[in-house]
Amino acid sequence: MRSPMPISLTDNEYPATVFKALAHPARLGVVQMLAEKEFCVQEITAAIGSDISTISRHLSVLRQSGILASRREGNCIYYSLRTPCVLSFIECVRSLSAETSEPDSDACTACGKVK
Amino acid sequence: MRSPMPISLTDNEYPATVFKALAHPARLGVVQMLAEKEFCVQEITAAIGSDISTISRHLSVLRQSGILASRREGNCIYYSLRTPCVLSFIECVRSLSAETSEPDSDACTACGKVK
DNA sequence: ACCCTATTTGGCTATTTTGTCAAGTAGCCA
DNA sequence: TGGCTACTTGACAAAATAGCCAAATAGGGT
Repeated sequence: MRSPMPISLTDNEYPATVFKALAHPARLGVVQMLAEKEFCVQEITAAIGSDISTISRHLSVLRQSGILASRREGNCIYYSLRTPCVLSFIECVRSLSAETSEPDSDACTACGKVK
Repeated sequence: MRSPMPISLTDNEYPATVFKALAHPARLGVVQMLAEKEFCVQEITAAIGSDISTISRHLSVLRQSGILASRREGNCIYYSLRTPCVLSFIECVRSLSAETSEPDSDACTACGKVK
């Protein structure tokens, strides 16, 4: 039985890293927050509500995957969304939750362009 | 310093699960493969190239997150993409890789609708 | 220089994820 | 029934991730 098509795992290496960065409720919360405007670590920590060192690490994961950018202004470091297009597929994923139970439903309410 | 906006982590619980399911090169390969048509475990195993039990577990993760559906036909179990819309944001993520190095570039070539 | 505030990082433990082998289950056919 | 193929699951070890405290770094103001 031969392989029906060649699948390159190395080509999926970076995309997997991006998905991994988004695969945490707190980190999704950060991205959701930064959709509005840039925020500094303290503000993000206050909104998410955990240890500042934990938030700092989450931000580091998101920055290293290329999702966030950071900018220093005096004492504070402001994080911002580097690639706003991630918002569209986060919305897409969020809209899936309602329809998880039905089999074979392809109605993703957020992205109508793909069947 | 008060929270700028309320962030619900529980609302992000399921989306994070979906992202987690996609956060592995082999599982992305599976989804990529199933974009074309349904395949059984053997065929997927041959294409990805690892232990069949490993593939079975990957498929289980994808099924439990709601991304894949499975169907039995005789001895074989065919897996298929339950929500084809995931393809659009996988394409979106894949297009990010090229532009990771530039700061603040919002040119996601796959999804032109979101700035 | 000193102190203060903001953020990152080292060190640690607990938890989760990954992959493999072996054993188990499920349907088909003789 | 027995044997065969297809797939899943239990059990285990290795690796990665998460979260916390404490220490370190960096910039601003005095």
